[in-house]
Amino acid sequence: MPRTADHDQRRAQILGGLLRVAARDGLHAVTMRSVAAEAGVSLRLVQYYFTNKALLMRAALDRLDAESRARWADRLAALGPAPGPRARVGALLAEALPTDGPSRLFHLVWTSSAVLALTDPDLAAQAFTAGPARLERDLAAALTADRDHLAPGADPATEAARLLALAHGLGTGVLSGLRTPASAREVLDYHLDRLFPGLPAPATDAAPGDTEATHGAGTSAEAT
Amino acid sequence: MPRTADHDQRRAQILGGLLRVAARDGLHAVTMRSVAAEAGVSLRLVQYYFTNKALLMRAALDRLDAESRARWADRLAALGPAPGPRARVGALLAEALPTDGPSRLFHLVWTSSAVLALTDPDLAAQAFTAGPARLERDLAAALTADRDHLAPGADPATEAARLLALAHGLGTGVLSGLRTPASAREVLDYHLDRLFPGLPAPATDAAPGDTEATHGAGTSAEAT
DNA sequence: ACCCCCATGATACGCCTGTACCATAATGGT
DNA sequence: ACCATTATGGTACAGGCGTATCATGGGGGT
Repeated sequence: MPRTADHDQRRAQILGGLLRVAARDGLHAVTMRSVAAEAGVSLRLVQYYFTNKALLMRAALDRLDAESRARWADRLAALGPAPGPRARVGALLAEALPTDGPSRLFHLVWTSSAVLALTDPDLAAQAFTAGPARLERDLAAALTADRDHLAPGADPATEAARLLALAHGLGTGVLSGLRTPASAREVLDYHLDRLFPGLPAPATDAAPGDTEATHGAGTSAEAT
Repeated sequence: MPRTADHDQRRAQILGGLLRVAARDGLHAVTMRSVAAEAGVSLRLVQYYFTNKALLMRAALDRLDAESRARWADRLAALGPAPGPRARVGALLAEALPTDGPSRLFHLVWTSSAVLALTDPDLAAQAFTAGPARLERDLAAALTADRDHLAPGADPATEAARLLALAHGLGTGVLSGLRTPASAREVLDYHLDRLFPGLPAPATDAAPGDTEATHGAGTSAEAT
């Protein structure tokens, strides 16, 4: 095989361009040409490495999903061994808030795609509803396991639904600039205070990089 | 003036076409030509009555906003004189749930536009954040007035934020088919039960037309 | 009865989109 | 050393988009 290039690196470079365009100009501005220009490659290369636009978008969403899962795992690992129920639930939901650059990018692109999927049938094949549904089931199971720490009369399944709806609502509030990441976290802690009475909020729980919500936030871009 | 046509009716007809296209195929499928075809008029007429696409979209959003406010006012009026605090808050938030056809249409188009406005600067001039911000302030004020009915230790401002975030999260859950309108209403009632302890849910509060969530719901279409 | 102007039709223009096609340097296996 | 194959560039094509332009029928004010 002659002149063999690093396909993974090339693909990452192109996807980085895509995400930068999406973050800056919105998902509708993501075209083959704009991605190529932003990534510093020719249009032909985007075709070569991703065949067509649908596959390109799918790869981008897959990458975002993987990054998000990784951040979530990091957050859980950072809790140390045997974290309390509230800390675990808090870590889970903190990832649902677009607090820093990469997270904001993820939520922007993901939300845009989910909205498109509402009417686009083949995009809907993506896990836009399966993912959240599974998350809600898992959360309900976790709450059921910890039910003796919950407020009296609380129903784990409904509490799981309430938590996820709240987190999502807060997330879009932050995304639209209606709410700062800090205030969203406050509301979330307020909610957890009432869900887990007697369990205080962990001390320095806040992640770094909480800034005033601004448009056109930082890009994550590089490397897989 | 020769051959004078009813501009208002023509504009309503065209906007009806736009909303039908948006509901069926998504906001990205709304073009001058598709709207004209759906409304049964020529492309030129859409130009004639709305000048350009930006103004057309603005008119559509204005109409949706007006319709939504009207439904909200109806819901409040249907409560009869001197409604309890919980009934009033419930009526306010019920409108945030896409339960029937027109409401679903509104939320679909509104959410799509709001997501576009995240990166499109001149669309952002629309009241996508001003509206919700005012709503939250009003709700906070109402809760402050009714603070003696609230759960002990509740903070009205935070409760207002929590309510709206929850309602929005539930709304998008319904929109995406993740949740049925009925289950969203249940979660909302569950929340209100805890916010207003001792105040029961009003009897036949449910609006007509609660159906299983499906894609491509009914259109509202006609009349201003 | 005239005529101006509102309301509408048809069509053209330039741009951007995704995709397809043709060419060609460079290089690893033989 | 050759040659087939990978990786890349350039460009063409058909279609859809928003917008602009030209044409014209038909009914009210005078």
